[in-house]
Amino acid sequence: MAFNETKTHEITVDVVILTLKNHALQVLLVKRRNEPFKGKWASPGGYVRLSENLDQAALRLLKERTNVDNIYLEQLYTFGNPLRYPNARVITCAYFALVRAEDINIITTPELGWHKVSDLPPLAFDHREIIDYSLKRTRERLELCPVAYQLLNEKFTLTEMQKAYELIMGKKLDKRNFRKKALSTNGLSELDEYTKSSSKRPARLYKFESIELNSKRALFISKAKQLRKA
Amino acid sequence: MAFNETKTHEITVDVVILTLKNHALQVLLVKRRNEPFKGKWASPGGYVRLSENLDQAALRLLKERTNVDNIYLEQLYTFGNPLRYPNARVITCAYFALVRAEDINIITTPELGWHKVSDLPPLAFDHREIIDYSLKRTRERLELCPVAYQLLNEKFTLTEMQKAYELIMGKKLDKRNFRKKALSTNGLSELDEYTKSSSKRPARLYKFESIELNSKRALFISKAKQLRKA
DNA sequence: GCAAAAGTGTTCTGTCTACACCCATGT
DNA sequence: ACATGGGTGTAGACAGAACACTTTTGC
Repeated sequence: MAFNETKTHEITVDVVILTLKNHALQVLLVKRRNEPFKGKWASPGGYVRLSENLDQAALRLLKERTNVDNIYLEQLYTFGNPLRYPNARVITCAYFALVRAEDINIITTPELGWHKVSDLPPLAFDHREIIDYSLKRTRERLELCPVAYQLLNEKFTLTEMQKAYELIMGKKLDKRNFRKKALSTNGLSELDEYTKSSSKRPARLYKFESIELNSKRALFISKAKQLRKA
Repeated sequence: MAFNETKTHEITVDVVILTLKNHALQVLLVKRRNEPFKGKWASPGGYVRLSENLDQAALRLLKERTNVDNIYLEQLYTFGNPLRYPNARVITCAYFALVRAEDINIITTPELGWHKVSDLPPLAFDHREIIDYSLKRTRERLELCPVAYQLLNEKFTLTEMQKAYELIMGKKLDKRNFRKKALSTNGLSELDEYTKSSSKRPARLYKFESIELNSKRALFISKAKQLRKA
């Protein structure tokens, strides 16, 4: 517990930012300008300010990068392998965020851009592990509650929602079973609006009622499960 | 990202150590000898050494306090509210551990002892919140897999196991349903031994096969769920 | 023989899965 | 009229919940 055991520890926050774009699950990466890992891609991260808590730091980093707030943000895990950061002892508290493509307002450059999670470039530090774990956690969340709505536009069709689930879960789902379950989900409301533009039969639009976000817990549960507990 | 934004951050690891003792779920607490919160109780904690990762730090702290290893240990959450530690910026990575009463070899003193989680003394820092969250997580784990065996002696009766579940979940369980589910659990094996001492009908003893512990994931799933996925 | 805990099955209900056809629109 | 995606129901399998009596032992 001597002070010199700790004085070179540093703590950062890294945020894995996921979105759906071009029919793929994508993650926002920054190309590092400095050593270590200069030229490699990394999830946005930064130091925690003295005045802010970890959630606030993650929100700030997210907002700096995407100009988005009010999104799903959850603390993922804290990574502290002594070898993860060369020549320094940097512990990072990783978060992951689900953002709507339509809410994001950034200019992608050769140094900042979206990458399909299925086809990631070489990554700095242990960011590959962190992103993989984010995906795993996202899948777990999705099995419990419809966080996918955080990735969808405000108004969406059930087919869009199903496509989002399929992309994240990495498997095809049965249309009738999916719709049955989706319609029984608390918070989902049916609109009297339909898609117009396509050259096909119009699809009904739905939206989610705004729900309080709580990064430490699942968002909500389906009607069925609520009833079972009552 | 200026250095002076970070140089006073410190990071600690705190371990919530849970066990079953005297028919209650209990947590190991240390009475603080120094300010801040001198005289208040706290979960064991300490600094992370430069050479160790966070899991190793938590294991070391656990071993120092209880002389136990090979237990269930899981990273819980990282708490970083700037106000959690007076006059300093200390971020703590909290772990929780489930230990067997019979494995623990410590001398309790007025400054180190077990406290029923249902009747906690005033706690230092945000340790109340951390302990409450440990309980919540333990319950979630218990719904998925029989981690409770980590709290039981090596050989145990199904009634003992049920009592452990009831204490942790905070509700009575149906005996027949519990036993049916328990017996279908992978890893549980029936012994040809029975309790002797009591003045009642002897009860069959069971044990769990040793299973690899993995702090980042649930331990195992029931046969039923495995089959469903096959 | 009785007190006390051990042990044991069945029924019901609700959820999950598998599966195939008609509908509304634009061209 | 046809191509395209939107939309719908039912039957079987399985898991979880409710529920009461018999058995074995020590005293």
